[in-house]
Amino acid sequence: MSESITVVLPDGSAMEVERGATVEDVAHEIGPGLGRDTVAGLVDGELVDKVTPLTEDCEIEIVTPDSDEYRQVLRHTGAHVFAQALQRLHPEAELAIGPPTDDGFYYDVANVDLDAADLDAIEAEMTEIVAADYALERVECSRAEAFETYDDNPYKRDILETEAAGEDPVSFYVQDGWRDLCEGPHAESTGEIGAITLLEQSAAYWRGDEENDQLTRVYGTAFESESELEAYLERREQAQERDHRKLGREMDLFSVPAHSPGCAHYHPNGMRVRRELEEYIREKNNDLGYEEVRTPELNKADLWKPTGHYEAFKQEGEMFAWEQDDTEYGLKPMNCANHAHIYSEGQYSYRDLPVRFSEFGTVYRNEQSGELSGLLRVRGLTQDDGHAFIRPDQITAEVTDTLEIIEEIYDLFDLEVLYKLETKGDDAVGGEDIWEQATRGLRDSLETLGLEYDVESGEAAFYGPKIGLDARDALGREWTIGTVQLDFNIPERLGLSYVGEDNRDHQPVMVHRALLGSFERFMGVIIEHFNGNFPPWLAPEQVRILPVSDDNLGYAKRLQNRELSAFRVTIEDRSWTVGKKIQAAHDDRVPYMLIVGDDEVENETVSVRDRFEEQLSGLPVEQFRDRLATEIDENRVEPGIVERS
RNA sequence: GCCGGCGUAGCUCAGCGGUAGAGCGAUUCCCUCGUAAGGAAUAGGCCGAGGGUUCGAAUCCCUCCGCCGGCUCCA
Repeated sequence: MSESITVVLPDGSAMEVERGATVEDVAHEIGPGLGRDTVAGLVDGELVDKVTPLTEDCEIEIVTPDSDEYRQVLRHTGAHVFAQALQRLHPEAELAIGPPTDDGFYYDVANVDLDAADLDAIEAEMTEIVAADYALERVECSRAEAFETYDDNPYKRDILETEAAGEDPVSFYVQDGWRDLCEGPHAESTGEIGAITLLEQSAAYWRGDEENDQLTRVYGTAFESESELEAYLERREQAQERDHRKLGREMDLFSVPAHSPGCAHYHPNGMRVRRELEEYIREKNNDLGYEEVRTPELNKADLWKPTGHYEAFKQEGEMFAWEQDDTEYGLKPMNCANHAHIYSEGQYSYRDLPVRFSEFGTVYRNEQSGELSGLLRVRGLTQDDGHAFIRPDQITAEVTDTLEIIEEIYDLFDLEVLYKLETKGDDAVGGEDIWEQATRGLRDSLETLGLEYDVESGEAAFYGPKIGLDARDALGREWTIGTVQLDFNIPERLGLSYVGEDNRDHQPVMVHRALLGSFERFMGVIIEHFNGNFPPWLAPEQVRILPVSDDNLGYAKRLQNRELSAFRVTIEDRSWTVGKKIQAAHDDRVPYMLIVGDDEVENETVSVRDRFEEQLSGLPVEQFRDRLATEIDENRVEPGIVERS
């Protein structure tokens, strides 16, 4: 039955081809050059082998070697190369699942213990498999046969029952007589991989669920050439250069000593940055109508029982709590219970709402030891927290105003953030209708502001849905910083109320929000974001004066104490050459260096050099002072007194 | 918490059974210098902690603590 089907190309044009034609046939039809370059296809968005026959009308895109899709194909093949090498050396190992990722691939395996030496041996074996250039062939077999093959392998059987549910026959890929259940697509042969390496290993749970078996996950990556792999490894190393832990030490910002794991010590430099952030956020909180409060870290555990936090935090071991004098005490893991208590002590009319409390609230959470990471994940943290108690009719306005300020803040820091809407999870308290109303409230505001967001089902806190803002660190990992959450449950559980127009009690809605999230995590993020090059308004040291000789020290001191006394100014008084002084200031990422010698002393000027190596000689001191004041006042991100050439 | 890796001078690291080393930094002295490293000298270590093996342990083994990557979890 020879009939034709319609395929639509990425440019929108349509093509008639014979039913059963392959992706490669279509490519040849478009042009012989493209035909030769074809390595795979995207059919209706799904990556497939180039020999896949097209059986019905579809949209098609030809995948060529210079595309991201091709790398995915190569890496998927890389995962098979690893699996084959593993089973050559450890025949008892069972394969679970091995997909490509953004940067490479991993394979989860069971029934085998691997250490670094094992991985080295496996990697050597992988190199041989690539060198042998085995062809990869797709073969099909019946479901029954597949189940038989994986008689002892519960993971592959699980895949047959889920991903491959109902498929008959199912596909395998075979190389050198070794085979693996797989949908494909793959490279034509193992030799297509130009460079392959294993990166690290970890434990991982089957299907990502802690309740399931723990598997050994081995990560690796593959590239089309050795030089591409080298470039990738080089990029990774460079990313580590801006690691906030490294910069924090080099710039003497903070430390996390062994005696207080997960609790940062702010050094004077780091504290200056933090104080600037605090002042900035105080202003924003003021703009939003918040009143600052202060509540204790130490509370009786009873405080968190009515809110549900006790159950949520204590049972999980996440709360630091202990018995003392027959009473259970705890360190607060969040501030909302205390803020709700302040609210409950007042009496409010509908005209008083919103009532808003903010606090730089220090909280403690017993995060699992393996999760701690510099400033990005800690046990003791200070949130720029705030809770607004509002009427239901104020939800959209309140959330929208907050999001607007949040946008302004992230814009100021030149930070790219991803908005996530997190919805009701398994641990949720409260009724379905309440959750729906709250979720709609958040969604409405996001849409009113035209913000793009992802929905993450089931990720919300137990008391209400949440908008989270994720920023990326130097290694590309995502960390939630700012957040806005709507809560109908705590007001209900605590019986919070206000008097309505009808002179009867009504229940307020609670908004939980943090603009930066926590000072710890936010600082970690911006240290990496700026690579330590803080905007002048945040820089721990804004100006460093470099006297050309000791004779110029007096002038330097006068500048520091008089003309520039409004700024954070230090003097480099070590008896070094000017070149070395410049290098040191540069390493310390000081926005402005002022080089002062006899010429400057005589003319009451400064010679300005900024961290971009730009210079401006003979600038009158008052002009430098005024321009710097403006830059700081306007929270500019980059030093701009010296024009960049 | 789990899997793997790692803890040696302030930092980066070498040493891997025979009494602890380098570079940078620090300190002191000399030099007083004009836009990315001037010179000399000195100090600095319970080799993460505890236990074991050994004539002898930084080095081998065990336990604990901490750190790194990942999993899970989260601001």
